Amino acid sequence: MKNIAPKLIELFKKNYCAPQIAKIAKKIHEPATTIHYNIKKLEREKAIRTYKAVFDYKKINEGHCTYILVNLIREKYGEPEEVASQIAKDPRVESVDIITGDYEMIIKLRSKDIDEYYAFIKSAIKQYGFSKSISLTSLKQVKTEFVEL
Amino acid sequence: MKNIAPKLIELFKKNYCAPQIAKIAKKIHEPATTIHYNIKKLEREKAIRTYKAVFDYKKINEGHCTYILVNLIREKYGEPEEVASQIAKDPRVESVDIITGDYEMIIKLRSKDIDEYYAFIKSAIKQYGFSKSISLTSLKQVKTEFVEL
DNA sequence: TAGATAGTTGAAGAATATTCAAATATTAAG
DNA sequence: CTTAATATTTGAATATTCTTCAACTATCTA
Repeated sequence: MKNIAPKLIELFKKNYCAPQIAKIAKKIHEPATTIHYNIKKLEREKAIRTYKAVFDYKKINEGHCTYILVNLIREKYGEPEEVASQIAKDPRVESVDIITGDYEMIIKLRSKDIDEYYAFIKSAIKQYGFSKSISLTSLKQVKTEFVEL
Repeated sequence: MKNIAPKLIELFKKNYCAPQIAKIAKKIHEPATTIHYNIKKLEREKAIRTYKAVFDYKKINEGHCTYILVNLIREKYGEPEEVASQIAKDPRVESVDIITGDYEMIIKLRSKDIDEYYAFIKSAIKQYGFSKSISLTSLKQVKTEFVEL
């Protein structure tokens, strides 16, 4: 057995999908060529960034979901934006934003379980100098990535 | 002019995309039929929920992004889960989670600007009985929906 | 108003997904 | 361990879909 699924999941998280012109044409009753033209325009203007899959994260071993509000120790670890870019590289991180208010950054993390979450936090404190940080664990995901669950 | 773009954006937010088997085949050096079989399996198991587009939200008039932490007045407006489902129906809402901690719910809202955000909050307070609520406005989106920006 | 540019469209061709049947591998039961 | 049942892999053939193209129409600009 080749166990291709993990590779597919990794690829589909960001990429390797495409619009279904024929289905859209049927749906909105316009010629496929017109739809094609308009999609290509949105892509050219970079209004569309990519096409990707949305998962049932429980079923791909990312059932634990946490929002982490972070304060950074500025001095030693560089600018928040730089830290944020580094954290964004972690494939389990769904989103990172620099924000207003008492915290500097909000991270949405998808981990297998609470242990993997804890490992992430511990490592981030060490590597990036998280100081005060609050974790909001999702008890129920009602909507994600614009998709209702 | 037909102005098809808004319709496309609406459809692509949740749907109307598909995997690119040929590209994946080239990438991971496996026969297209094998990949096809494995994708269908993931779909059957509902590990894959849908295929969709990710946008440059500034370019589709949703440049303002806010995380809203919410407390609900329980008595009059029903259970948090029910309120969350209602809020999830709003197309500008990217995500809704019921969470642990001092707040009951976290909403990620994408609005045109701060005015539209304010209109959302006002309406939600009235309709759903938001009480204490904190808004964290995104100053810089570093990663969204697993896509680095 | 005229010329340039952008958007729409059907027909044709190119590329891709899907089905099928056969071969192989894995699992479960005795 | 052996066998039967089930799951997975694969190439060839087919069905669908995307993409290109050229003509046409609408919109914008000077």
